[in-house]
Amino acid sequence: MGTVSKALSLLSFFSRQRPEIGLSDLARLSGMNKATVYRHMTEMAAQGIVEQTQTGKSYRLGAEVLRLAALREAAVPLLEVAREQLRILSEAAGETAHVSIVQGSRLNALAHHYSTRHGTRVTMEDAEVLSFHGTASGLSILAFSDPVFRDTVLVEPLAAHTAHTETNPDQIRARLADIETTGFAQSVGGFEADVHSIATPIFGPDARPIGALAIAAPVARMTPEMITLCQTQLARSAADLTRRTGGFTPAGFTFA
Amino acid sequence: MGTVSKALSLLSFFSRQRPEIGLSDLARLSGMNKATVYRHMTEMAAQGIVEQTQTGKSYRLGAEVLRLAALREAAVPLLEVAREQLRILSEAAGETAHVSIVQGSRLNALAHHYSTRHGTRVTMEDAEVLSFHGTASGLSILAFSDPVFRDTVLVEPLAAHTAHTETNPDQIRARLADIETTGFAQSVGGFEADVHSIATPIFGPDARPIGALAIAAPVARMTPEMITLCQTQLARSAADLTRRTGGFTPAGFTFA
DNA sequence: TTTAGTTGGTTCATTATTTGAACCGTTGGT
DNA sequence: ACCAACGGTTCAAATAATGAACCAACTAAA
Repeated sequence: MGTVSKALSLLSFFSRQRPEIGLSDLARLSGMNKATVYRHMTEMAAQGIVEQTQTGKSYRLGAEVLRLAALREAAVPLLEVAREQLRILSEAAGETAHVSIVQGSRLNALAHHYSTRHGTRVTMEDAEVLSFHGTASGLSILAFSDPVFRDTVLVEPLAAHTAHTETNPDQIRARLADIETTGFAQSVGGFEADVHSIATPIFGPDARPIGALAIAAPVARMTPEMITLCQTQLARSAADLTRRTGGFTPAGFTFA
Repeated sequence: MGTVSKALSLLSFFSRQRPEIGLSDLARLSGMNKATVYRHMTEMAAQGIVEQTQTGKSYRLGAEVLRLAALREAAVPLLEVAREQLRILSEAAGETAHVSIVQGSRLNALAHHYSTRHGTRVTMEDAEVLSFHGTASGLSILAFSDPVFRDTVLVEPLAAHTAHTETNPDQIRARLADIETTGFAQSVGGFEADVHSIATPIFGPDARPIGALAIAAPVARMTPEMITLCQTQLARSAADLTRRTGGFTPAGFTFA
């Protein structure tokens, strides 16, 4: 491991629980010599990656990381990463995969990817407005959203997109606890007839859901084995997408 | 300059205009040996700070910086608070509001918020490099910076972004005293033609300017009443932002 | 007030790592 | 087929990193 890696690895000791770390603590945590840690931190401070609090002398992340993050976002929009996962998902499942994000109090489909495995497939329109109560994506997001947001969304009357749409808020709330523990939501014909969808949320920097990844298949093709496959793939993709866009999973939850 | 600084300084060559850089380009830009650059980038890539595009082999900023930025925000919620103020500012003024921060000897735009009041508006790009002498934000910061910093920035030749850019250091210095007493800087077409900006600095823990809040409008819409409104709003927002991020105004100065 | 144990920061001889010219193997244009 | 440029690799020589010991300042307890 080179010097640069060692220095940068010091950054990994900063966390939400420990946003500021003193020199001696950092030396202990990393197992490095105090003098070494001091020089590494001094150099990184000179580049703005870290900075020292003026009161104590402990270190914390610097403002330069904000500039770098803005640049990263400009270079790699969330969509690019999402599309990569959608391709993987649709090819693994042989079905349609799509990603949606929460914008205000609406859920918007953002991108999708089809599989060529079957002659029939679930079709999608990008930028389509989805409902929270009728889609697997929406439910997966609601399950991890704070109660206030749930209340603003689950107000009657809820639109009945199909004959199978659940429109009773209490019934819906009852399902959310289970979704929150497994991480997966399902919708069988709740938004479009004959479509069975499985979804899992993507989390933002504040560990709250910013969107969802989903796989949608005709009801007949969504067998128990298929459901298991979809969940495995979705968990992997959502974990990767969450991580690569700077997000965190909520405390006590990890993608299966 | 230590190895870590050299490696990290490579990051400064990434910009909005140049989000991806190849190995040879990076070596030329930095003046370092190609092998050295290669090893530095490889090490930073191992830490996720940079990554290689799968198609080409050029480098770009990695997802790890998003995590670091999220952590920085958790420790010092500058962006979160700033965005809130930007929303308030742009809605109050009906124009574009933006925030920039000083990093080393550069001024970087960090975030912005548009108003929907008018069909035309001043557009912004986050992570764009601004000039100190040509923008209201830059001038407001220079006015409160120490003379040494001013001297490093106000070295000729100063770029003429537009026909109205003031490029004479002495003329610029003459304006700073006034800006320091009022707390507001203005730029009429100094950076972008037809854009009138008003800015006021944000102060850090050491009572020195760390950035600036600004409102930018088309020249025709920046009436005297509008200027007064902007100044009132900017003062309130800058005071709030300074206070909530642990900063202090310099002795003898308070936001109007 | 003394003591003992912290803290962040510094020194310098020893040591290990970084460095760069030259070298691959590929690629893309002519 | 040629040439130039690319990303990546090598190895002796040069340079920078390292860590034990050492400050000075601070805190808490005796």
